[in-house]
Amino acid sequence: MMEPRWLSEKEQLAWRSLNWMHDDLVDFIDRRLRMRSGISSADYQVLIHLSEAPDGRLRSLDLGRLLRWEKSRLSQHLTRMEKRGLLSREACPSDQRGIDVVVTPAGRDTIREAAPHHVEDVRSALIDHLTPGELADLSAIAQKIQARLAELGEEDGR
Amino acid sequence: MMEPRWLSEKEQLAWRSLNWMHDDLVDFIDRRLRMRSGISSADYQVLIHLSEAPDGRLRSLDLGRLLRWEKSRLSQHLTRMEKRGLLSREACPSDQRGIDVVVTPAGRDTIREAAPHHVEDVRSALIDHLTPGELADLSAIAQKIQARLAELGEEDGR
DNA sequence: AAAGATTGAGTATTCAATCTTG
DNA sequence: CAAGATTGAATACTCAATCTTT
Repeated sequence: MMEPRWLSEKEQLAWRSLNWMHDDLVDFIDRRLRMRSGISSADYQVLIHLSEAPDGRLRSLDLGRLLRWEKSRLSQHLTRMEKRGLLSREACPSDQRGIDVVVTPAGRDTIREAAPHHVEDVRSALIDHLTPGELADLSAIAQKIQARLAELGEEDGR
Repeated sequence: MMEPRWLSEKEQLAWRSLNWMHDDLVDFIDRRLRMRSGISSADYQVLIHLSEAPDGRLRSLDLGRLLRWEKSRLSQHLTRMEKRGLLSREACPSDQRGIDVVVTPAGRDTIREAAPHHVEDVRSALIDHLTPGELADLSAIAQKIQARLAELGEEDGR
C-alpha cells in the first residue's frame, strides 16, 4: 500500500482555517439574528424566499429547492414556523399533492425588521472587511470548489 | 431610519457561494468518512487529536480546547464514543476534578484505517483542485475573517 | 465560590416508513 | 408505480441545572 500524501503545514492550516472561519461566521450570524430578531438563520432563509416570491407564496417543493433542504427537514421546520405564526400552509390549486407555503403578516413584519440588521452583520463580518479583490477571489474559489464537489458527487452516485 | 445598504449581486453571490461551498464540502467529507470508515467527522477529529497526543491520552479540558467544542457537547460525544469502544475515560491523576480521555486499540485501528482516505478526500475536493496561489489566498482570507469575528465577538461580550 | 465535568430537557436534522394524489 | 409531502424514531447540539473537587 502506498504511503499516503499527508497534508503539509500550509495545507493543514488552510483546511483548518476554512472550517474554523465558517463555523465562527455561522455562529456569529445566527447569534445576532436570535438575539435581535428572535429567529434562527434557517427561519431567516425561509422568510426571505417567501417574502421575495409573488404574493409571499411558494410551493413547498420550490422552497425546498431554493433552500437546498431535504424534504423532511423542510416539513418539520415549516411545522415549527407555522406554530409560531410566521407562515401558513394552504392547499395547492394546480396539484393536489403539493402544498403552498404563505408568509403571514407577522412573518412579513419579522423579516422586514430583521433583514437590514442581518445585512449589516454580513457586511461587517465579511463583505466590508475584505477588499473587492479578496471578495472576488473568495467568490471564485468557492464556486470552483462547488463545481468540483458536484463532479465528485456524480462519481459517487454512479 | 437609514435606507439599508443591501447587498449587490456580486456580494450576494459571494455570500451564498461561500455557504453552499462549505455545506457541500462538509457533506462530502462526512459522507465519505461514514461510508468507508463508519465514523463521523466529529469522531474523526476526536480520534486524530487523541492519537497524536502522548500515550493517546488527553485531558478532557484540553481536548475540548483543541476541538473548540462546548463542554457539554464534548461530554455527550465522549459517552457515545466510549459506548462504541473507541475510547475510554480514566481518572485524572493530577486533578481529581478532571478526566483523562484515552484512545483504545480499536480507536487506533479505526483512525489508522480512516486517516489516509480522509486526507485523500480533502485533497481531491479542495487542496489539489486549487492552484497553490488560490490555496494561499483562501487561507489568508479565512484567517482575516476569523480575526474580524474575534473582534466582533469581543464587542458583543463587552 | 470557581473549575471541571455530567445530566436532562428542548430543539434540529436525518433516515426510513407511510400516506395521498397523479 | 412515481411524486409530493408528512410522521416517528434515532442521533446530535445547546442551554440550564447539578454534582464534585479545588
